[in-house]
Amino acid sequence: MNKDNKFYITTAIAYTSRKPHIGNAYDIVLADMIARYKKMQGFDVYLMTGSDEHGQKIEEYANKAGITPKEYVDKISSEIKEVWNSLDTDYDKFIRTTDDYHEKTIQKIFKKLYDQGDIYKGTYNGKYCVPCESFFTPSQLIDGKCPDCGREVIDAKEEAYFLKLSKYQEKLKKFYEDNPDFIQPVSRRNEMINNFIKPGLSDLCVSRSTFKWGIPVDFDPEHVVYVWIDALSNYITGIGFDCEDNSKQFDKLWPADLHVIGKDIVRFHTIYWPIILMALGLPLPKQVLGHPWVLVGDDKMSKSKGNVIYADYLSKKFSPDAVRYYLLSEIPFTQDGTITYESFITKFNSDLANTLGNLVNRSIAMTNKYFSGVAKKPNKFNDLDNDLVNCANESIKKYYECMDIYHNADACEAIMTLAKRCNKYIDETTPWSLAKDEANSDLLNSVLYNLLECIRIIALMLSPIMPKSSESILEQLSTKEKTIEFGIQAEYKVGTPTPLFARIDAEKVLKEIEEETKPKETAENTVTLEQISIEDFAKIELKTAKIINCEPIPKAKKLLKLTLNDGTSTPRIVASGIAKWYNPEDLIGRTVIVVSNLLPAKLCGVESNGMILAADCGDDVKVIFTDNIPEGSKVR
RNA sequence: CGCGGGGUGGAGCAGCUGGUAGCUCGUCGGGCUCAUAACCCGAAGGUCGGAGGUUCAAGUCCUCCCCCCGCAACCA
Repeated sequence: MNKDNKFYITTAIAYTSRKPHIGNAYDIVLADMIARYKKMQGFDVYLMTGSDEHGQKIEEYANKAGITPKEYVDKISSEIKEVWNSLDTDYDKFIRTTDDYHEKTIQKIFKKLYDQGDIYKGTYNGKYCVPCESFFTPSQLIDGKCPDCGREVIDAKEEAYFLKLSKYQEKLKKFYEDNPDFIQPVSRRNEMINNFIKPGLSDLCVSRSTFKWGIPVDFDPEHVVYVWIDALSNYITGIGFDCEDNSKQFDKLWPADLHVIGKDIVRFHTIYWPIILMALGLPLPKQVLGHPWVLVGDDKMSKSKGNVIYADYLSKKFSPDAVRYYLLSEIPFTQDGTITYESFITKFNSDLANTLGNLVNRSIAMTNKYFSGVAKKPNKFNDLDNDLVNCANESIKKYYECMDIYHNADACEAIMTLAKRCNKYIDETTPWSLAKDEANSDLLNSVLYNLLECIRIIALMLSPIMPKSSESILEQLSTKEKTIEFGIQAEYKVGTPTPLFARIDAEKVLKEIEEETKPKETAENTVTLEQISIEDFAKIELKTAKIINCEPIPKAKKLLKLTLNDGTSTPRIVASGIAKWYNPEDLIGRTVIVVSNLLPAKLCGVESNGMILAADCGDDVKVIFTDNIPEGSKVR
């Protein structure tokens, strides 16, 4: 096998804390598109994806659900696969970090790095909060106290293993200089250099002993390998890296040609990962593509906001190709993109149904109607024809230019431009009037041929983006010709046209979506908290208090500083995150309910003693006012 | 002065090294009838966040300011 011809591409492995939403799925769709494109160009492509299944969070989720971590990740991991499959992604390998070969190799890697001195045992000089059983770095502390509970933390030393990043810093710098294209988009490269490399790298803690759900360090079983080495190394363990006896596949595929990841983990892939590889004596990946996020409206998707959109739902509701097309055509290269059900439907109708689907349908229908499905390559081209052919050529050129640098949205636009040009061409040539006179038969034939040839090109260009639809178009054209060039096909004998994308009745479908997605969401939300006893509740002291003063806190965006009279002689200061919804002056003089036995916490320099009750109403927050009740009354 | 990303016709975005402001959707008017009430043409609509500056010429370069969004920090 010719090694120069291989293309090894990976996605980030998805974290198995919860079912992936459409933003998580963007990763695999993008990678799958690139893989298909490279295949089309004759590369020997290997696409790997997978799931990242260790860590404290998963341990916690599993506990909450009352199952073992393994059971938990088995479930989520299979959900991930289902979502990936629902999008017609064609990956060669799905690695799980709980796979035994992976775990074994990770242990070997860890040992090797330890033996050669790149990993050393040190003490993690952190701040420790005893009740929370958590370590924090100084920067995580809030005014020197635990960020979770606000209590005092103690200096604590935890034994941990560290990876010597500093040792490789200069080498990494040099690598960046020699490989300016290593990080895409380049703006993120500057970010890495300025924020992390220039200030100097401090050694990375690569083990934990505070939780168990991870790969044990075999020579020191108190410790588990922390996420960096475990998760990142999947890119090599998955193809047979073994430290001493690597597989043929590994020798062929490594180094990776492209890691497709989200912008949030660029740092891990462009600093920690290269250093791990350097320490292992392996060549570095050729390129890392850090794509932006998919937002719902202006918001990051989150379950608590109830704005999550799932890829498999959309896929089933519409089609895998429609979802792929939306993601690949609508999400910009550097900036975050957005998706809503409305925008999805609009895009679907205008691009897929109206422009593309209808073009294919009308062209094939006419060929059948006028020439029983046959169109031959003409030998004469008039000005209108040449215009169309020029547009096709330009579109192809633009397409390659864009696809080569992963500007898939621009590539989609180039394709749609040609489709629109074809629709215009139909209007210019009016085949239906040509058909009225036998004398125009040649002309009509050439019009139809030109259209079909353009449609064939469109279908081929679309194949990495919408594989199924592309296939369907080529089938309707009854062609097997795969060359993306105008005038290759000698003759068409088309089949019967079947609509590719049925127009969506937006109003009706949006209503359906609302019904289908709403109830589920609320059902899930109601089971989140366990039941508590009356004793538990009795631990909470609630009383009414009058707001005697209220002012914004200078450094804080969300916080208001409230001074309360809770019936005692000392005013109570409470900080509350309601600045977005209330003006200070509107609150003064009103009475609210305060949780008065909360531990104090310092927020933005203000010591807050308690919290006031407010209701979350979607995006709105409403404070519970009890204006006619005297301050200091107990609430229960 | 915490770091970073943005502010371009109603909405969503392009506009790299400066030289008549583009695209998609939407709106209005017209055309066509092969097709999925689709398609084609035309029009309206922008002081390119604000103020200075450089220049023959600035959305595009420089300075200052305002606003929004992530991260960090605090939604106790």
